[in-house]
Formats: sequence, structure tokens, C-alpha cells
Amino acid sequence: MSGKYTEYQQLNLPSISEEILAKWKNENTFEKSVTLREGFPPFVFYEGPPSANGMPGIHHVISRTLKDLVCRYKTMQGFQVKRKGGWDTHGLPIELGVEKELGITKEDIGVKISVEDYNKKCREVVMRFKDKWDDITQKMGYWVDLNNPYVTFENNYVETLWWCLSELYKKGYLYESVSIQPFSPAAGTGLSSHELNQPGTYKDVKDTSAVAMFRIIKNEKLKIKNVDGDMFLMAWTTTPWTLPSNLGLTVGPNIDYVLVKTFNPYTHLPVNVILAKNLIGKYFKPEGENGDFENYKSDVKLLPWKVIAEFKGKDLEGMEYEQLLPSEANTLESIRGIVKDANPFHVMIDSFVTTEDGTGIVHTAPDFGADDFRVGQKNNLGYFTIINNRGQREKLVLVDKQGKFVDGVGEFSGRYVKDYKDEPGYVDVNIDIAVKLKLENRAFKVEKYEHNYPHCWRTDKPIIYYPLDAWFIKTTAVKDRMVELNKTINWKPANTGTGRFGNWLENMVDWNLSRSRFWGTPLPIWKTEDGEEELCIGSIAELNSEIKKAAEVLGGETNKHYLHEGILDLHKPYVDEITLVSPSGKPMKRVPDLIDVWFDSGAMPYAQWHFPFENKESFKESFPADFIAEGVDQTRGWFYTLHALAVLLFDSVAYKTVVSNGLVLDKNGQKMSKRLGNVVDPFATINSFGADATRWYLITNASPWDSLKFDEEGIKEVQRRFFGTLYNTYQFFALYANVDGFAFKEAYIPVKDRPEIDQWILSSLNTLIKDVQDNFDAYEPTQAGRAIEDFVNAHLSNWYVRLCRRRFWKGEYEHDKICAYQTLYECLEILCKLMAPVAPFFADWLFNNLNAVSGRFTNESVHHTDFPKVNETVIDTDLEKRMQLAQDISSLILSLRKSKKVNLKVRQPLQKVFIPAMDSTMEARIKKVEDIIKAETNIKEVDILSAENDFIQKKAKANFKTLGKKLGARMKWAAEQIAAFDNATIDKVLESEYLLNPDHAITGDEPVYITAEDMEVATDEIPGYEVAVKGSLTVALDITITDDLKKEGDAREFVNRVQNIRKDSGFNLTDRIDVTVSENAALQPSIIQYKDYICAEILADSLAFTPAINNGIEIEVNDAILQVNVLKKG
RNA sequence: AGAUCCGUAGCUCAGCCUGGUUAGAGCACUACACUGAUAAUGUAGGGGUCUCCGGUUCAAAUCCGGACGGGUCUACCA
Repeated sequence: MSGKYTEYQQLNLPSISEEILAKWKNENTFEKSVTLREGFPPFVFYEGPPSANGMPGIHHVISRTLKDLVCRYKTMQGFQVKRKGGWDTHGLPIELGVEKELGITKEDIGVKISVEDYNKKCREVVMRFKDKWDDITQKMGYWVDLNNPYVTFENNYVETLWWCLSELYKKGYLYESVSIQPFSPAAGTGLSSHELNQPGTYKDVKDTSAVAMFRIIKNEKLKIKNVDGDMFLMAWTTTPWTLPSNLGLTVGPNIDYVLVKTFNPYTHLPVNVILAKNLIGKYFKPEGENGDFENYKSDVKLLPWKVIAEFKGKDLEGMEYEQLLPSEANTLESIRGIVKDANPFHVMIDSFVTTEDGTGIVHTAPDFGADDFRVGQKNNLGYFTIINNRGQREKLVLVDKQGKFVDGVGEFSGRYVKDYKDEPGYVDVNIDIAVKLKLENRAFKVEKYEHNYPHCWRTDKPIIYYPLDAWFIKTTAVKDRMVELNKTINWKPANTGTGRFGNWLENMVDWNLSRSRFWGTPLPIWKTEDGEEELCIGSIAELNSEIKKAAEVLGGETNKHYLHEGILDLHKPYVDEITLVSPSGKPMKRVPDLIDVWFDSGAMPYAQWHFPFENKESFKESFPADFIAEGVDQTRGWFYTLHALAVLLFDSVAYKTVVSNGLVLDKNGQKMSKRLGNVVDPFATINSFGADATRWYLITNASPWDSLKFDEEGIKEVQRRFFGTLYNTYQFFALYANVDGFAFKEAYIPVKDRPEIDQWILSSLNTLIKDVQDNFDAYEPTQAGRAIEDFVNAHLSNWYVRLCRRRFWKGEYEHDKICAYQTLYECLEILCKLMAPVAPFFADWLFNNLNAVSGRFTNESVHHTDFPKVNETVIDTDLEKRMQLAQDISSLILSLRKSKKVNLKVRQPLQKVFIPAMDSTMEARIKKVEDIIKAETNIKEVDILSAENDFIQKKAKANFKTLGKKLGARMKWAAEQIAAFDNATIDKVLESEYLLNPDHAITGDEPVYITAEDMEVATDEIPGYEVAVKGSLTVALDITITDDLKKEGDAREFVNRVQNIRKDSGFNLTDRIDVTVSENAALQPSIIQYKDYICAEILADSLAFTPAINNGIEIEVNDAILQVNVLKKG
């Protein structure tokens, strides 16, 4: 280890990335970063599998940066972090992509193309962009093990999924029920939400709407008395055909309702109706209030009405009413046929009710609405059943799949609820239902109503919501446990866990697993035709043995293709070809459903290890995860399914910390979309700016969970401002370290033996270490990154390096210089490590550049080193404070120097600056940084005016914070008093307690005592000097330029000019020179007086005057023109 | 529609939890300085009714309520 630090022409981040990437590949740096930690405690990370079916986008880069930096950080902290990659390979996007490519629709599958060929095609395309993904993974520096990834379509993976399902089945968590889904009677098929979101499916249509009246038969809770006639609950519907299926009414718990006495506008009978208070205006005219009830007749237009009671929705809960349209098919017996204790026809409360339209009371037909079904289940309303032709009770809705009423619904049986068949002379059954209600005194208002209603994209006919068979996981059974365990999870940001996720858990419904698609994990359940017997398969071995058993029992052709090798592929159509046999000897076919792909990814903690069939140890070690991170859109996706399955299967969390990152928007805050053409290409970005700048920008610009407005200008800024500065600092170091041959070979000089400024930057550095570590530990990389940035810019570059420049190029290679080198080297070295998690390429590059010469580490890469440990003994907060003071004072002096009035270059020395110290601490602090101030501002003396001086006029300002608490309303008065203090009073307060209102005995107020801490003392004027003020800090500059000062200024100016000549002539830093100068009356005295100083600065062996110079260089020094000759020696 | 996040300088963001009297930083812009870190650096300046309206308080960018605007997720409803 020796030689020179590599110096560069300019910073080229993309080429650094390339160089380091090649090195990593060569040296297996990633693999080693894991194997080197063998035997260390594990830190478990789960990779949320992306789908290689689509191209990677910039939003993938941000979440992967987040994952990567945490894993790298934890590795440096001494953990072993294995990172198994994975691929999500099932699901609708893949199927839709294939359909589009083949130019087919879902209905064509199994007709125009066999399921076998279709799935083969899906399998081909799932990894279509794997190369692109691998490429971005490498280029962005995301370390993940892609050699042994888990792949969700592989048999092993699916087998574990089956095992999970069978475990759930055994626990009674997997059950068959119905879910309310969009359904097209015209097409005879269910529609996915995707299909429903096709453009043009929602159309404005006019439908017959009805406000139906439900007669109350029990109101024990409300105890309304003295009411003449019947009481009714009013409920509005735009689909009167659902009224025979009504099983309940729902009200909002906190909505105000009223009971109104009035007449039925159709039958003119006296009635009392209940509706939401703020919807009265929809049904009653104001002038009819308390109208003429006595003389109301059928021909009176104005309906009299009167509010006779008022109550909250929750007061209505449980109220029972008479069934609206009873018929043979919807009797209580038929309802209780399957749900034995069903309790329909009462009022329920739920939060989904609004008073936007209707009556504030929602007609609830569980068969035909998702909300209705949910509320119905919660309140045990039951649903309809009838006796089928095999004499069994089965659930059946009052409308069949063709969209017509079934038998037993009275006069409506056989009629289509909408005109699905384009029947000539179709009579709308909804109108007939409304008419019937009118005649029976059960309708209050019937009218055409225009609204937006979804239609089938293929037939253009209105869809209905319809109960379809589906398999569910009973997540609600463990809801409390999920809520409880969720509280132990560290959510970043916290409110996603309590808010978005917490609310989601609170309102959880059972997980509908069923998907009627083709490319996915089949539900491993086989059923007999009558549905009496079923079997849930939990492994390939079990299936194979059942295959054989069925072949033996059932004989014939049964499973003949699967007898030799068993099943080879767990997908459709093969699983569907298999017939199993029930205990009673009946054949069983598989239920046709596939499962939700979210189950695939939610089960990855188990399936990635093919648990429990293999790798039991690996699983045990890696469950639950310490850390996961994905986009916030996964809250109800992956985060939920992981959590649900872990709780259901193992009564455990699946992850201890989860970071959810926000969306990446374009620079105008628009969502990126192909349509708008504002999608950022991550490849182009990384190619032009390098991975480090991109990563740094993504992490430091906004907290990961805030949405990020992506703007290339921001990356450029990071490049210049952060990486550029750090690179310059390194270049500076390398330049001089190479001259002096510094290789950190000398013994480490104790920090306390180094100059104040070295102690200061090292103190700041250790404070930074602490800060960065705390922030990384708290999963706040944005704060960590910003702290590093701030240190590099404000402290290291702008202050330490700038002030210490001379130390590097001046003087011999001895104590002070070595201190400077050791200090700057240490800063750079530590910075490499601190930034390594976020900017892995640059950090490693810088580390290698440094270490190649010093050989301080045997590690091949910064990523194999340990994270820096903070050295508390080096931290000196008082030192950091006084350096801040020095910076503030210098800044004030410099601002004075350049003010129009003064306008004196820094190169012109000045004699003195006065700084009033408001207390002894401040005085001591300034004293210690005096030299720094003098050097920085080129001033000879710093005169600290101690606190007791009378020279300056002090001003006191009330400390609102301390006084406000004590004084309250009298604060304003006190502030005025304090502002008016003279020097003597201020001194008194500083010395001891001071009574602010000596007349308190007379006025009768409480005495007010104030102390030093209750005021801030400052000054804004010092007679006869130029003054600048910042807070309580004041500096006064003596701008008198004596003859001596002038001469010294000339000398410095002269030095500067010669230095320029040296530089322009391309001399080396160490070249010695001879200088000849033309005689000049104005400057000669200065140059002669400061000859020694000048020669030392410009490395001149001689400096001589001659009357005239030919071919010299003309220079201008403070308005004088000189000719100069500068000759390099030797 | 509900949940949630956000709204501070032309732009990107701090500050808000824990209220305190000149609201900060960087970028950009303008001017100046520096010239052995030089495709680097420094200093200064302009630029803000802290989205709006109410409330609490001696005091509100900060706490509370409401409105408006934007993002996301969920839902699609009588």
C-alpha cells in the first residue's frame, strides 16, 4: 500500500458506477458481504416480488433504494442480511396482456384456444422483462439474491400455498359462501371490477324510482305514543325489483330523523312517516307545515304535514316492520331454511348511510348489494332459499341468472327485471311494482329518476349486483388478534399503521379468495356433485395418493394420465382433469376457482422456502421479517395478506418493521402514466446521472412516505451540490497529500493535541455519526442523508477546508500539517461509510481511493466494513457552539466589509473589531475562536467588550417564553417596560431579581419579579463604528486604514498577483522562483517593508527592483501599474 | 362517498409534536468578492397576508373546528 491518491479530471458519476459495478462483479462483493457475516445475528428482510411482466419504473427504484439501504446499513452494523429475491408470476395483468396479444377475450379461452395453450403462453410472458429487471437491479445497485429467487408459479411454491390453504381449511377458516359481484344477466356472466371500469360502462339512464313505506309493527324502543294511524319507515330505491328481496332497513347512527304526520299523496290516507330530518324538503313543501289536516281531501294539492317527534338513527335500531311484498318465495320459513336463526325485517345501523339523496333510510336487500350483504351478515338478516328440484334447500335469489323473477314471486314471476331480451312491448316490471305499492298505501313518491348506472361492456345492458359462489378465508375470526398484533409493528410512517391499515383492519370483511380465471393457483378443493362431500388437498403427495385411490375405486378411465408419474403441473387444466373419490365412494371434481394472487405473495414467508416440505430451519430463522418496504399502495395488498396469513397460520406478525413509501409523481405533481407521456425512464436517468445521485435525490428530497415530485433538475443539484463538493474535497486532499506523501503512516495524533479547528470538525463528525446512526436506526434515511449533506457542505467544505487551505500547502511536513491531513482523511473515510448505504458506488469508489494509499483497512469494499462508532469523548458541544459563533461573527464582519459604505476587500487588513459580550460565557467563547475570526476576516485584533462595560448602549427585549407563562395577559405591558430599560436597569436585572412594578401595592396587582433569564440583551449601536447585528450578536468594525495597514494590503495584493502569474505559467506548487519588479514610487515601500513575507508566500529566492523591464508581465496593484518578471529556478 | 397524507419564497423542502414577537435552507435570479479547491468557492440582496375562514390564547405557520385545492387507497351505493 503506497503510491499516490488517484486524481481525476472531473467528476463522472456514471463512470464511477460502471467501474465499481465491474469490481463488485469481479470480486463477488455482494455475496461476500453476506458470507463475511456468517455466524452474526440475522436481520431478516423479505423482498416483495415484482412482476417481470411489466417494465421497471422509477417508482421501483425508490422502494428498492429504501430496501437496499436498510440492508446495507444493517450489514455494516454487524448483521447477516440474506436477501432472497422473488417473482410474482400469476394474476390478471398477465392474463389481460396475453389476451390482448392473442386478440382474444376471456370467453374465447377454452374455445378458440385451449386452456393448456393459453396457460403455456402466460408462462412464457411472465418473465418477458426479466432481463430489464436484472439490468436495473444491477445498475441501481440493488443487492438482492436473484440466483435463487422464489417464483410463484413453480410447483414447490404452489405446493406450499396448498399446504397453507389446507391448514386454514383444517382450522375452519376456509369456507364457501357467496359474494355480491357485478353480473350481466344479458351475457350470463360475472364481470370483474376491471371490466366495469372500461370507458363507457357507466351511463346516465332514467329509471323508475320509488319511495316505499315499511309499516312499523314494533317500536318498543322509541315508545312513541298518541299517534293516530300507522307509522312507516320510508326508503328510496332506484331498483324497485329488489323490493321483494328486502330483508332490512339501514339508518345512520348519528343522523337526525323525524316522525312526520301527514297523508299518503296517492291514497290520501292519514299516515305517519319516518325520514331523515334534513331531507324533509324533498317530500314536503314548507307552506304545508302544520297545514290544514281537518279539511284535507283527495283534491287538495298542498299536503299538510307536521313533525311530531325527532330522534337519532341509533334510537331506531332494532325496530321491526311488516314485510313489504310478501309472496310464496320470500317467506320467513324460506329465509330460515339455511340460516336457521335469521332475523330479517328490522332496522339496522351502519355508517355507510348518507342523507345525500333518498330518505336517509336505506332499503337493504342483501342479495343485490355489496353493502347490503355486508350489513345483512353483520345483523344476521339471512338470505333467501328455496326447495330445489332434488328436494333440497339451497340458496337461491328471487331473480335468476337470466335476470327474471323466479317462480313464487306472485304476479311478477317470470318477468325480466330489465329489458334483457329486447322484447317487443316489454313492460317494465319496476313500474308494476310501484303501482302495486301505490295501491296498497305503500308508496309515497314514484318518479323517473336519472342516474349513472353501470352497463355490461359487451351487451350494453344494465348489470345487476348478484350473489355468486365464492370461497372465503374467515379473517374476521382473527380480527381482534390482527388488530392487537398490528400494534406491535413498527410502521413508518406510524399513521399508515394506525390510520390506513388500522381502519382497514377495523372494518375488515372475510377475504374473498375466488377468481374465475385461468392462470393462477388453483383452489385445491374437490367436491361431489351434490356438494355433500369435499376434500382439501395439502400436498402433491396427498394428491397423488388420492389420484391412485380414485382410480382404484372408480375404475374405468379415471385419472389414467396421472397414474404413472402423478401430477406434474399444479395448474389448470391438469388439476381439473383429475377426479377424486369421496369417503362414500362418489366422484369428486375440483371446484373451478383459482385463488387471489395476493394469497401467492402473502404466503411468501413460507412458500419461498417450500415450507414445510423442505428448509424448515431456514424458515424458522427467517420468520418473522425484521423489515419490509413497499409502496403505500400495498397497504391493503401485500402488507395485509402477509399479516393476515401470519396471524391465521402462526398467530404471529409477519414483519416487525414496515416502511411504506409514497408515490413518484412527475415534476408538476401529476401521476405518471403512459397516456400523459410523463413516465420517467429509470434506465435513462441512471445512465445520465449515475445511480448514486439518483438514489441520493430520491432519498433526501422528501421523506419516503411523502409523494415525490420527480424532477431531473433535483438530481443535477444533488450531483453538483453534494457529490461535486465531496469530490472537490477529495481532490483537494489528494492534491496536497500526494505532494507531501501523506499515507496515514504516522501514529494517530490524539485529538486533544490537534488545533482547535481540527477538534471542532472531528467533534462535528462524531455528532454526525450519532445523528446518522440514530436516523438510520429509526428508518429515517431522509434525515440521515440531509445531515450528511449538511456536514459536507456547511462544515467540511465551506468552513474546515476553506479555513485550513493554507495548512495543506504552507510549511513543512510536520505536526500541524499531519494533524490537518489526519483530520481531513478521517472525515472523508468516515463519510464513505456513513453514505455507503445510500450512495453505494461513490462511497466504495472514494473508500478505495483512500484505502489504496493508506491501507488502513483490509476490507475489499466499504460495504464489508463496520459502521463507524461514535467517539463521545471527541464531541465537545461547547466547541461546536463557539465555532458557530465564529462563523456568525465572521459572516457579519464580511458583510460589513462589502457594504457600500465600507467596501474594503478582505485582502486589505484592518486593525480592530469590537464585539460586545452579553455575558461571561459568550466572552469566553469568543476568546477561544478569536484567531479563527482574525484569519478569516483579515483583522488584527478582536476586542471583546465585557458584559460590564458602559461603552455601549444595551437594549433589553422580553423573553416571551419565560415571562408569558408567568404573566399571561400582562405580557404586553411587561414587554414595553423591559424594552425601555437603560443600561443601569439592565445591569441590575442581570445581577439579581428585579421588581418590575414597584407600585403594585397601590394598584393592587401581584408583584412581578424578573431575572436575567427573562430578557435578552443586545445592542445595535456602538458610537463611531460600522455595526452589524444578528440576534444578540453585534460586531463593530474599525475601518481606519493606517499607513501600515495600507502597506500590508499592498503587499498582499502583490502576492496575489504573483501567485496568479505562477499559476498561469503552469509552475508546480513547489517550484522556487526569482522575481524582478519595475521601480514604482507608490508600491516600492510596501514591497520592501514586507519583502520577507512576500518571498515566503510566493516561494521566491530573490525579489529585486530594476528601473525598467522588457517583456515583463504587467500587473495592477491597488491602482499602480507594475512590470514583473517571474523566473522559475533550475 | 369514506379513510389518509399534503398545502410555508418562482421551484424543492425545514420549522408544527412541545405556541413566544425579524418564519429558515438549498436551487434559480441579481450584484459583488475570491482566484494554488478554479468547469471550484464565498458574501450580500430582492422574493412570504405560512391556502382560506372561524375559535382557543396575553401571543397561532404551530393547537382546535370548518371550508377549499391536490395526491393516494378503498368503495360505488339505496
